[in-house]
Amino acid sequence: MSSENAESAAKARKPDPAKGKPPMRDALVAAAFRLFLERGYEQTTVDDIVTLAGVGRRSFFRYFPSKEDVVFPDHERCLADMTDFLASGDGTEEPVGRVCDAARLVLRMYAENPTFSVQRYRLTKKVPGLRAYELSVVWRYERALAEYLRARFAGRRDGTLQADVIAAAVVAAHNNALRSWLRSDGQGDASATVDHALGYVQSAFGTAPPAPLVEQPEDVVVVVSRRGAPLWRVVQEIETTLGRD
Amino acid sequence: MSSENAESAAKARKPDPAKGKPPMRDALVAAAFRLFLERGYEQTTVDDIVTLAGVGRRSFFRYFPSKEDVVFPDHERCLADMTDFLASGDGTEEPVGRVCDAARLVLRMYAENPTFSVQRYRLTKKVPGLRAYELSVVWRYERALAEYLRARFAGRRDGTLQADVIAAAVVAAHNNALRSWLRSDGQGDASATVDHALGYVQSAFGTAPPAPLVEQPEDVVVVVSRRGAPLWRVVQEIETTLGRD
DNA sequence: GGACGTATGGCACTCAGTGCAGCACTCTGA
DNA sequence: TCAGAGTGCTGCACTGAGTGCCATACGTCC
Repeated sequence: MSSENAESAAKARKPDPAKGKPPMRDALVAAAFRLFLERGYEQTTVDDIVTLAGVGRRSFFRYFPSKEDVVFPDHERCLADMTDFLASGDGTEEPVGRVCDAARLVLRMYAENPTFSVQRYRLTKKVPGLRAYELSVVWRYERALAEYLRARFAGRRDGTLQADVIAAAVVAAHNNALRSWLRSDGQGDASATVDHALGYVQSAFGTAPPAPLVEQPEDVVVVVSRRGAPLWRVVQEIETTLGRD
Repeated sequence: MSSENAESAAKARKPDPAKGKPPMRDALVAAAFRLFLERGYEQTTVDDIVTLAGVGRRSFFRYFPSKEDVVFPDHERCLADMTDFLASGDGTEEPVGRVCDAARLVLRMYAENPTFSVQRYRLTKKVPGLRAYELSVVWRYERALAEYLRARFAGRRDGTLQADVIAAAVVAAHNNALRSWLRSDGQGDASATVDHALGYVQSAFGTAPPAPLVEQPEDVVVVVSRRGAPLWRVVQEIETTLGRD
């Protein structure tokens, strides 16, 4: 909502959301990353962090339920933004496009702080515990997308299956693009990379177009295939006929 | 490889793989699950487990690097089986079908011990820590599939993107089917459910044929569809026409 | 019997995470 | 100005996971 100063790293607001800002949370994130980068995650204890930040040990766990959480200080808010976004529609949007847009919210969060994101990427890549934690975060994003799609696909045959698969595909495409951008130290156009990746998913699963469809011409396509031919072959033929790919 | 007694729960062999069997590992798994089920995972300490199993505390961590590992005693072997399977091909197989077959290996492991799998499912569903751990296990499966596909798609444009997305889709479809089977207490045909789910992924991503096709009867199928109709709708129609499902 | 490798047990230690109590500050109302 | 309440921070003690080290027991080979 608010748009104050864009500091170096963290800027999520959790306690006291109405008034000003809790500098302590930011101080803890800053101290933690300083130590993580110069001596490694596992070689840094929570005591080291709070000593450097000049606060009490108990306060650390007031802001971050675990040591891992300090590495992902903004995901909680981003996840809330995503669920808000998905809930805000009127239910007539094209579902796959909608979840792709939701995924772009995550990219935007990463892109807001490129240097911080790249540092975190390098950290999570080499620390197994952080990788596992990141997985649980990604899983929550994926579940949010899947739940939205399940609701939209309600009544459809294999609706939950399609919802789960498409959500996973969207997340995988997003992460593929995101990681390639992070590997390049935040150079290049992150949005374009993600758009391209999500385009691949939409080409595979995209269903109805955003709005134009109502006024489609009633052209008729005839596909001829040998009975018993593998399904993929038939689909390929149809894709060609319909002009995809 | 070997097929001795199929005990109630665990039967993976890690230390001393050449000779007989380590009963201690099985005893620990059995004691752990007994306590997890009757008093909960978090309410059970490692000391409780080793006391019930009648072994030293240090031995627990010799067999299981963490408390979570005792809940997934057979995934390490299953993962090795999967990588072996993927590496055993001659590189001419249809890639998507190949990773689907690899995913079926995981299902087989679950289906070997339905009651154990259902118990574990209920446990992981309610314990956040175990869910996070399971995610990291699933992630390793997904990476194995993705790495295989990346190799097979080498040189293809967007090869790594397609590999990641397809791997994620296969895993999601597999898990969707697996979980629906687990929710039904292991009743029903797990293989058929998973086949159906994987069929959906193959219909979306499948590319080249396995081998048959050469000697198919020349019956002719005609599919008529409005141009602009969503792909999934067309596929659904074809599935019905071809007599699947 | 002695040397060796291996499986196990015991002990002490680090560190993450929690519950509790106390302290400091602020705001409010009389 | 002071009493009271609410809140944020700190220190302290405790549980429990996970590790390193060493001692012990068992079997094998020489």
